[in-house]
Amino acid sequence: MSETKLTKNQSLVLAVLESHQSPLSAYSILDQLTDAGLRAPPQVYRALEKLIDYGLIHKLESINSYVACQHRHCGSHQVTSFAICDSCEHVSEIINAQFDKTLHELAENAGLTPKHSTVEIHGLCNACSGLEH
Amino acid sequence: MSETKLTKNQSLVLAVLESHQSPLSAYSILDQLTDAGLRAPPQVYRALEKLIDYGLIHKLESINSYVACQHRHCGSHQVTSFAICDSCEHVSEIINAQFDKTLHELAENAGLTPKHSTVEIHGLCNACSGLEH
DNA sequence: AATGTAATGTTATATCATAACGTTTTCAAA
DNA sequence: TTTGAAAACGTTATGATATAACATTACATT
Repeated sequence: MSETKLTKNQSLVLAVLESHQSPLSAYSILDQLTDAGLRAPPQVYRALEKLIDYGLIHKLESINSYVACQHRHCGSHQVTSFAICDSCEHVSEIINAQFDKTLHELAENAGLTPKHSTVEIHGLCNACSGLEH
Repeated sequence: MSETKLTKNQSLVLAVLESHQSPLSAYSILDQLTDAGLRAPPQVYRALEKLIDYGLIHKLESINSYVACQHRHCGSHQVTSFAICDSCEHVSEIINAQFDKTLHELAENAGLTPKHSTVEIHGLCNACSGLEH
């Protein structure tokens, strides 16, 4: 899987996300692509959907924003977890096989066969913690 | 904390959530309270915000919906995790101290001091898994 | 060239959420 | 018991996020 060639809009959207450290909203991506000819939300949302399918980007559900995947070939079905700084918006993507296993067990214990998990930890990163006193 | 007496709108909103098994959107709650005299979204959103502060309800970020807390006095600052069936919308609330610890460690390892975490596991519950094949 | 499929462009609208402002209620301190 | 500050409320408007629906274009395969 996943030697898929990206379409023009998909490439444009991915390039915008890859050029930012922080998560972006769909409309903010759209704003940055008006010069490239994009005019309407569906053009961005369609690209985002495919890129998520391909595992190239992730949606942060708790802040309705999107980030480029920080790993090569993050499989689309893997559990991905995020550490999000509420001050500077820095996002770290966490991959941890043991944690995946734990999550899976938790689901099974709750009577659920897991398909996809959202794990988003909010707080303050070390840099921002240091700035407050 | 938390022997707070609820206001009229807070009580109305909580009653609607408690009378449902499944998560509800804010607008769906509003629809069910028109007879009680509620007219506008802020009336519901303001109540939801307070109820979340009090730990009486939770927001499911991945589906923009709200559920009554399944535990007595879920502290507002605790980690709460959810197992959500994508077929029947059944939601189980998971509380597990060891898992909280694991999440906390994960955050620390990522250089983040955690304040609040969103954990929402999607999949199929046992009942719905049995129906398909 | 004809055809079928995926991608695109476009308009409109659905859905989720909050700003802003004026009024009413609550309730403890004077 | 008054009264004044804070909280809750009602209301209008609007902002922010996301998708339905349909016409058009691009392009690989025949």
